[in-house]
Amino acid sequence: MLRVSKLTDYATVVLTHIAHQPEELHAASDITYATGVALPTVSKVLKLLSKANILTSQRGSKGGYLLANKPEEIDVAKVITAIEGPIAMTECATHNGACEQESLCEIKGNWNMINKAVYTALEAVTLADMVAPTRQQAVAVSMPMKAQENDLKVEN
Amino acid sequence: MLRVSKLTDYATVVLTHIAHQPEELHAASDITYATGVALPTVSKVLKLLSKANILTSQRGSKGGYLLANKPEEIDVAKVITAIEGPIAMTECATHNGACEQESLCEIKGNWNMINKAVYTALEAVTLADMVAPTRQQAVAVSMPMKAQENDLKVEN
DNA sequence: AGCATATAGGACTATTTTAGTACTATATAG
DNA sequence: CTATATAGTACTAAAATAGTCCTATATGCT
Repeated sequence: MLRVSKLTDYATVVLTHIAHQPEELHAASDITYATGVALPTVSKVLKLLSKANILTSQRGSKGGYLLANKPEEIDVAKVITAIEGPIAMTECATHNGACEQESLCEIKGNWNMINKAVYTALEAVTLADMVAPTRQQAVAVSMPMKAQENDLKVEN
Repeated sequence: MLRVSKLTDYATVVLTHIAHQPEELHAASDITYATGVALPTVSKVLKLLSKANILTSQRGSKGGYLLANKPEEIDVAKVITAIEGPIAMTECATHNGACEQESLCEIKGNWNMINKAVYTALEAVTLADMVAPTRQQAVAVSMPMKAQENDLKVEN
């Protein structure tokens, strides 16, 4: 099925929220309120993202999280890697020699190739694309928090 | 980590083997012998592939499996779909209304876009690509993979 | 016709992954 | 000094996956 974990999905939700106000510090509790994702889960995601240097953190009272880079510089491949570890479609692509069929297997190189193609596709999409698909993030930034709910109508 | 299941990996191994002699009928036991993958597993893979019309089957004595189409017409996206079901990176991309955050979620459309990009990448690689130039490719691409092992080992 | 062989289909179980929670430690503002 | 918020780690429950096994059915051969 080639899916991404729910945590990664939450990560994009959280990042999208933060990207709306890149200048402000966002506490985990604020994000919970705004996104509807449970606090412990949001917290976990935030920690992983800051560990991967996608977010920077400010501890203590009045602390919170902030984007470490501009939205245009944060791509989906990076986010997935932060939450799930290195992107690789098969076992053998990550650990060399981990596969006992290796000597009989002639397609390892092909998986690497496929892998690369997928990675390239994921690298091409950045947080900036996700915030404002119509390229208007400069406007979106100054918008009040409430507005984001009406921002983008997702159709079924 | 964005991986494909082992079964899918086996499927490519099996298909690659069959594609070497596209004119001949291949019994599950022959494939087991040639690939080193356990018989019940091979059998399961073959059934899934024939159900998805990637292989055609001949039952009874002297029976076996055969490619339903030319190797150039069988792409990786099709194979993954046959084994794992429809390719979709997130839950919400497959079942509409399955996500209770849907009203708050503004990125569903973006996942669809990412999804499409990945699918296109997977469609571009066919079985014919996997059969032909394997040996030199495996060597060529294994170099950059080595580098990945360093930033790896994030406990998942 | 009857037997041997091979796929079809389904059910089942152990293992692994993932999701989500809880708890303790540490940093900082006021 | 205290309230608040992140950092880190460990744990448990649930879900997905891998692999196996069993029974039914189709086909070729004697």
